[in-house]
Amino acid sequence: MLKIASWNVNSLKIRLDQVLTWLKSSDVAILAMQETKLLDENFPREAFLECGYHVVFSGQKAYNGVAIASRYPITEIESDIPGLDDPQRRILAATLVDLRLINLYVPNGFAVGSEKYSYKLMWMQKIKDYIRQQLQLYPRVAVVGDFNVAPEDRDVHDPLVWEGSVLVSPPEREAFKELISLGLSDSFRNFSQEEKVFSWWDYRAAGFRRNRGLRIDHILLNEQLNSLCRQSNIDKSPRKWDRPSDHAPAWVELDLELGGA
DNA sequence: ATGGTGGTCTTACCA
Repeated sequence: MLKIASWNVNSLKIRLDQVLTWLKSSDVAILAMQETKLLDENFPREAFLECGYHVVFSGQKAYNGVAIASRYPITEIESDIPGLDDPQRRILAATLVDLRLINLYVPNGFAVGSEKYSYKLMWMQKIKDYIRQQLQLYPRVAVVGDFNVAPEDRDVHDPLVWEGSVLVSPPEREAFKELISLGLSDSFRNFSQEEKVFSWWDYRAAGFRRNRGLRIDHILLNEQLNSLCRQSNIDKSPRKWDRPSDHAPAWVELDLELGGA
């Protein structure tokens, strides 16, 4: 079994110990991280290596930043895509043996109608072209990350409160659906799930304690990987720790051995 | 109770 996870860590500098602790306890072979908020020269490469993980990263000062930790060798690393000349470090694609992993930190969008919202929608269109191309190039593709979109009302603690807001607005949901339409599945929905399972809770107003969350972190699998997916869920336990990220890790278990027969 | 918190080399911005 191969376990893959995605976690918006909201500063790897602050969260490094939590990430390593979680990796040791979770048996995750491949972890995609978002919001590392680190320059590449400051990335804690040695700490991951000491835990048995290769690591690649694309970071910037203060904001954004993505990384992949993997027990398998990492090749074919891409952090920029055609048609998107963007200084914001939000994309990191890599090959783990014979699995193509695309790690995304989709823009938040701030508020419907804002400049950042337009940027988000434009960004999602560009990534769609890239994913279409990657699905043609690679037989096994996983697209994971913080999508900053709750796909359906059941992914929202109170759909009425959130109606029309950024993260749930119809154009964002449509853009998400278009990614799915390329030939991906939202692995979480492969399985019957408990109600009100979320991946992000606002730090403010005791959002986590009251389970006022959204499911905005996703693991999308192409057909071949989806047919091998045996479990998909969100581990909310790290959200209970002291000084947590505002996101919890999403994970999948695949009936697959990389490089195996 | 009509706002809250948390991260980043700030005096504001981002989420």
